Amino acid sequence: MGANSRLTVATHALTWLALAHRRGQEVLTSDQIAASVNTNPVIIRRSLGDLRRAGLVEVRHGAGAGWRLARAPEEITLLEVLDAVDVEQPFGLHRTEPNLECPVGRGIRPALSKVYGRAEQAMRQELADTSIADVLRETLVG
Amino acid sequence: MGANSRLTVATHALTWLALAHRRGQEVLTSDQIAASVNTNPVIIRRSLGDLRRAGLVEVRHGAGAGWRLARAPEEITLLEVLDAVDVEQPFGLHRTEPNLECPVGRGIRPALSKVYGRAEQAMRQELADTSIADVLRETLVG
DNA sequence: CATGGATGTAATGAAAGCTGTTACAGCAAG
DNA sequence: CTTGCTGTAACAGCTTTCATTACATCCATG
Repeated sequence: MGANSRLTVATHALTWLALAHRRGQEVLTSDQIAASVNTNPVIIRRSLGDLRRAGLVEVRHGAGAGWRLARAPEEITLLEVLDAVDVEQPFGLHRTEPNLECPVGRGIRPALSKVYGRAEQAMRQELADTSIADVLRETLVG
Repeated sequence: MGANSRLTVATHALTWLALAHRRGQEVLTSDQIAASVNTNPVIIRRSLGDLRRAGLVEVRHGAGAGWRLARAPEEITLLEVLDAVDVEQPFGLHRTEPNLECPVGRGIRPALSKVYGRAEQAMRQELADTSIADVLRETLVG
């Protein structure tokens, strides 16, 4: 199926909310966001639901409903977004337990977990250093 | 489906080859490696085929056939293994093209590509700093 | 207080990828 | 030539992602 696009969809939504707010738009509906991302509004509502549970956006119900950022875009990092939308780790361990009678089969899973953990931590640090405001600036420049 | 286990399977095979060689085993067959990984020999042959095309292992055909490392385990990094087995990038961009009439839709893909590129590069650097010899040492300690 | 427009969420289906398995052709040492 | 292993294709089962439909719920507004 390929890598999933959840981080992309969520970041796109947040970036669009940040720009709309700057332009004086109080809130955006899932329909309006879906029109920019070019997907179904339900996909957007699911993504924003994750972000709401993580405290990154707020929702208003009833007439005049819609979404807005819960914080300034400078204070939302892509790492928070990643954790909110629950993207799987890039490297999977063995699908079935390796042969524990082999010294390699016995010890390799903890060994690989350490390496994978370091690699993922390095990746997370880069995302922690990037905010929605950074993405918006780069988006408008390009 | 979850993250795939190709890097794990390939690294396991290489680590087992490194240990076997240290013990005086000239080569290992895909059956022997499959017994340690606990999977089907075809999976191992597919993985080792990728590693062979990348120049990390050598294969011997005919009677007494089998596989061995093409280099010292200290000189095979997990980054080379990753590139050999073609693991997908962790973050996918939009599945369908975003709305180009929206300023965010127009500029966000290059912006995200930059961020994702930095994150992946940080991850790759960690893998580049880890060799099969490192994995073997850590495997036997644990 | 009724209403209309939006959210929240379940259910379903299509498409794609990973792993495992079987089958069989090709190769080379003895 | 025989034997044992590699190299690959083909296929099935499982899982995940995304899209879509449907519908209950919520609440500012008139």
